[in-house]
Amino acid sequence: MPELPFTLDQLRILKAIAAQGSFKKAADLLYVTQPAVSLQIQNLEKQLEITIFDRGGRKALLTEAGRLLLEYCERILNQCDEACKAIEDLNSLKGGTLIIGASQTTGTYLMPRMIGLFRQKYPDVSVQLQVHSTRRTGWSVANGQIDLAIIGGQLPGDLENLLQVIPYATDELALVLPSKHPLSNKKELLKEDLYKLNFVKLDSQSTTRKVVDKLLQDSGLDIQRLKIEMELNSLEAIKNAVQSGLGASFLPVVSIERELAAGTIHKAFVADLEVKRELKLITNPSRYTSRASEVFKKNILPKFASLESPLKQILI
Amino acid sequence: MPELPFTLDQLRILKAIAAQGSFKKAADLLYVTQPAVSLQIQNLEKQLEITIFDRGGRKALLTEAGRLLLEYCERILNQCDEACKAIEDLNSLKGGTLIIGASQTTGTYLMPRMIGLFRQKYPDVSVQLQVHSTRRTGWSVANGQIDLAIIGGQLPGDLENLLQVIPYATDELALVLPSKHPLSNKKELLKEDLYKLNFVKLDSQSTTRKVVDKLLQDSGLDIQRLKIEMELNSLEAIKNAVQSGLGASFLPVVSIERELAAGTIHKAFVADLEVKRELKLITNPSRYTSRASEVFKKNILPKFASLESPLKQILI
DNA sequence: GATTTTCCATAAATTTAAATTTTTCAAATA
DNA sequence: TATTTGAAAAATTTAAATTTATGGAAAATC
Repeated sequence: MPELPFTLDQLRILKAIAAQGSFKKAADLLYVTQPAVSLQIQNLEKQLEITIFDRGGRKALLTEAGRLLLEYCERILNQCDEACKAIEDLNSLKGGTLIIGASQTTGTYLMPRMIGLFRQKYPDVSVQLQVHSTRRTGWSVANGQIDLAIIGGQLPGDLENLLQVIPYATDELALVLPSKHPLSNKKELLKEDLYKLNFVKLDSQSTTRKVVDKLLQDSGLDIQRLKIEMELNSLEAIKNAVQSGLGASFLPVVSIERELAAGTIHKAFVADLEVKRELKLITNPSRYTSRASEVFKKNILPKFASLESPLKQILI
Repeated sequence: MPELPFTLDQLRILKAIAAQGSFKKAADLLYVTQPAVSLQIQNLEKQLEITIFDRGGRKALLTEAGRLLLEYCERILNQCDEACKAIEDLNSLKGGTLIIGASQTTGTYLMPRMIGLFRQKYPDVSVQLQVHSTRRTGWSVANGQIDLAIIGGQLPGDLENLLQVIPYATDELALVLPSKHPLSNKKELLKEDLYKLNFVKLDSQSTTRKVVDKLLQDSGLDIQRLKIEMELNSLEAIKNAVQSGLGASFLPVVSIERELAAGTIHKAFVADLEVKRELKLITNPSRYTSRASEVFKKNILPKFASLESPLKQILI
């Protein structure tokens, strides 16, 4: 290795001698013997081809070159200390960044609460939430742009094997009606009743839309027969549409808690129909796991996980 | 020794890997084997309790902690490079300060030429010339305030032993007369002629004055009988006085070269009288000798030294 | 889809460097 | 002159870094 003309240890010794004015005292300060100090300074002087100390008298005095070197020495050692501090902060979660991925629903209704909890405990870690499609989120986790993510859709096959996928929670999609809708009075609807409704649906690109369609189809419904009033690309827009009496929709229950409480929207029960999807936690096992990511997974996620999730099991 | 969490070598390796994106390439760049690089990074990661590189894929990618460390790393290594440059400059005389001491005569007529020559070769070394009495110059050399000095007088006994005193040159003090003076026509004066002259002398504090008086006395003259027209404390003032016809004087030949050439002053020869003093180079052997001082002593001083000087001998 | 190549990790052995102990030397103090 | 203090020198021990050799996993090539 093309050698550097000095080592950090030598600089530390130099600084100590300059401060103490004596090789012996510097040695005591650094818990080494005096010859060790002498040797290192000699090496330093040989390497740089300068004389650093005037050892004539009782005190070791810096030469001009020594003073020059000491200036740099102190700057370098300060930078080293700073670097150590920064790393320590990162280790103790007093810094750093956590990047979380999520789908529209989770990102809008679940993540804010989780992130809030996390930030309460670790206010110095900055958290980024990236809301993307399942597909894109999957790839971002794969190449390390996202530390961890919660998705509701199906990953492409190749990613499925690459990533660690842990069942996390069950997201129930409820049939919601305008509160003034005639069918809102019935305790329980039949599947056939769905054909009478006008639906406000998510746009067909959406993962949630695909999941809902698939689940309805699996339960024996003919989704072609369902009347579509309009397609919107935002859950909030759909909620507003439903509240305005424009139609019905299947929405994640987590997204309508407030509206249910306020009575501005009606949640209907349909006999023999459960529209549920599994939310999954995905991480990249072949990548470095940041301290912040670790903590989030171990301490925050389990609090919102369903009982069946492996994350929950760990805690018990 | 209370250990530092990293070494400069480790930082250099870190930087190389980050730049090359590969352990192997970094190893090649640094002319070491790949395991050496791997082990050093592992040590670094262990020490700091962080993961620095994501070794998963084809390329070694920095983690967040790695990026943080790299920032400091580059700053630290830059400072190191700068320090090296500064030291090199000092070594190659592209910086630093040389402090030279001299007596009035040498400082006025000899040093400017020497310093000029030195500065021509080493324009980046700043040179200070301090003109003081022999006594004060001696002490300044002793305690390191002056790197080297040329003196014409006698050092106090204790300094004589402390310092290195090297015969340097012979300073001839010539009897000078106004060019219109009647005695200017004589080829050679006799000692008795001196009693007929009016002298313009240096003030009695001056080392040169003391030396001249002593030399005259040693050669058998009664200095009490010499008529003193006036006493001045500047050689230039005396030269002007002589040129104006106010009197004669003993002046260092180096100080009257220009006037002799212009014919405005006359240099007289006195039979059986040589007024010469030894100029001596003094240095402090127990102190650090700066590179600039070394070069001045070896390359510049000999060019103006008398043939008998040890400085001259070295060159032959 | 099997093979080759690339890249990093690991283990053992060698080499190199650095620290310590003991001793010596020089200068300053008493 | 004797004594103390601080630095250098030499020899031994200890530690650390490098190399050589080997193995395994992921890409790239055929």
